Amino acid sequence: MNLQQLAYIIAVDDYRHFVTAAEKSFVTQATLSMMIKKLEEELELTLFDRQQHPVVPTPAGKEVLIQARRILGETTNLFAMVKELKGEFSGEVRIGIIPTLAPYLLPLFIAQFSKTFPLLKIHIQELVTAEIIQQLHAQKLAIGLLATPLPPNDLAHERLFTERFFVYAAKQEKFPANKFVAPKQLHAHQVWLLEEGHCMRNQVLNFCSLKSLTTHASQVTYDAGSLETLINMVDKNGGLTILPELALQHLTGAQLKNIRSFIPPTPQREISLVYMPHYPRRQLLQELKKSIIRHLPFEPVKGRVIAIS
Amino acid sequence: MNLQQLAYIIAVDDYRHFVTAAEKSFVTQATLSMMIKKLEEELELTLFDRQQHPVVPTPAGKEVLIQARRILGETTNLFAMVKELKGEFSGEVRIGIIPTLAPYLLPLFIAQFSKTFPLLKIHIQELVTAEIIQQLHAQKLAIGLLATPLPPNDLAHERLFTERFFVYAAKQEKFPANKFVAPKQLHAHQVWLLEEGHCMRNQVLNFCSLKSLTTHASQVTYDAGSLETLINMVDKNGGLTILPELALQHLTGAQLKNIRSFIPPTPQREISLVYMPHYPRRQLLQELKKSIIRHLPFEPVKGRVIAIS
DNA sequence: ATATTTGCATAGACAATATCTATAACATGA
DNA sequence: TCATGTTATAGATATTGTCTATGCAAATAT
Repeated sequence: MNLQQLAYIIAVDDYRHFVTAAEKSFVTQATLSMMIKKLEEELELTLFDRQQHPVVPTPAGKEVLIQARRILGETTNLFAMVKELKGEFSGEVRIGIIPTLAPYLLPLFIAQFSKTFPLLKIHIQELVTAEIIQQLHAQKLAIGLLATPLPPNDLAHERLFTERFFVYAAKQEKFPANKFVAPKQLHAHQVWLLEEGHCMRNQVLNFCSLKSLTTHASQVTYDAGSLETLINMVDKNGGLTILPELALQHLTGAQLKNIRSFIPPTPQREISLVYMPHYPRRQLLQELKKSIIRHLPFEPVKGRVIAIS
Repeated sequence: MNLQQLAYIIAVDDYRHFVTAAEKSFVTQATLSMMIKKLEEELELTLFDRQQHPVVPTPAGKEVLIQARRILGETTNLFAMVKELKGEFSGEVRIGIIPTLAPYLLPLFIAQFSKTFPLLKIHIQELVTAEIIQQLHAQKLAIGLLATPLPPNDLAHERLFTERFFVYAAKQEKFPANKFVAPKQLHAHQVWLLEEGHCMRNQVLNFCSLKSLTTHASQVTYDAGSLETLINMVDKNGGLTILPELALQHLTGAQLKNIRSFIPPTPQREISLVYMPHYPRRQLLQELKKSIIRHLPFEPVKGRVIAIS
């Protein structure tokens, strides 16, 4: 068995067609057929049912393919790691980031970062925390950017920064501009929230002790998909919402007048970079970390973080 | 790069000597040297410092070796998996088992199990829960046998059985033979416990609400390394201890008279088989599971399990 | 200081194997 | 039955892995 043979069966699995798979592997169909046959002989196992059209992996073949992809994935990691050890950042990296962070954090560093590493193909995906964790385990993502602490798990993480939360309240809610807001004050107002699944929703519910919104001032509950939607809701319909520090950059001058600080201890969230413990591209992780921290509009203070529900 | 080259550098890393490594790889020193040189050229990276004696991996080489071992480990898994898909169980499997389970569970099935799979080299290690989890992650163990539920983690697990806990009390502690014991009664007695690190210690402390033993009847605290020691302590010095169901098999007729049941709901522990989610030798896991359950001296009732501290 | 030993590298021959071209075999549908 | 699409096979060729023999450098012994 060799790595090339594994690559061939994966190509056949991908294209379900020997001729196409051979083309994509830059060899003739004869070569690909022979090599696969050879592998099948070595394993004493038929990997593909060639009677069917398009060809399909046998049940045993499916299992072998899963493991084959795993092995080749690790070799890809090896090559990427080696290049990084020599200061050359190339290949592909898949990053997951939570939606309450993505629109504010990514623009800060991503252009510069990708310019610094022109050979690196960066694939970014906006996902909620649970999805990021799942994809990291499935090796479909290499890196996650999300709020910590997470419930105990076996992922490795590096703290990047903590950002404070702020109140964004419509004028009619009458929060004096020079006064700090206490989380408990919010009970009396319409608080617009993100939909379920966003970790920030739970964080806000938690530190505001807002268990059930409808029992309070809210006549309407609307679960928004993004913070931008929340801001618009406040602007057009009154009430208030909570924004993380990084979101403030994008507010207009008029909108900034709606921002109020919490009274200390200021609620805040910790943002970390997470990855599978064995992920070998350590240099890349460090470069990403450095780049993010360098481009923050505030100090990446490692403050105390409030508990998460 | 190919798998053979990875095997060669691992051999050199293991023996720190090209000639020995070549012998162990069943090739000449020339072949091994050339192949390693070739790999180094492909990676454009020196993997070993040949000036030093014995040879040592370069810092970059160390990283490569870690990943190389990972890749070859996954190929070993592939071959093992393939054999199992064909009903042939061979190769090696490393199993970790907690000390409060090992002496009672292993004898029940291990002889029969290894006879059923004569080509399988079974390596069993007695470790506490935390060590098993760590070794599973490091891929140094493939399978763990321990008490669940575990704190949330990313390991896969299959429940095997639940076993009840019993009180083993010296005659002078005066527990009537026909009466059930309430966990709270134990406060008034000397309870002998396992040393820290054993999950059963915490389970017992938990369901007996024994926070601090010394504040109660205990003049002596002695943290034992095994249940056998605890039994001996009770026999020689009085007091009592807690035993899991499987431990009862090894008691003498006289000792069995010291056993008392708890009043329902009977404290019990759940025993599971845990492994890394991607572990490909699923057949082996199933065979092990079947074998263990088949040889239990009681029904593997999937009862409710009490909370663990 | 010189010889000897130890340890890895290199050259050239040879063997194994991966790949190619050409063609056969097989199934499917017209 | 023939044409077409798809995979398998045969034989030639290129590539790669391995061997034997030897070189070279450093450490050790005489």
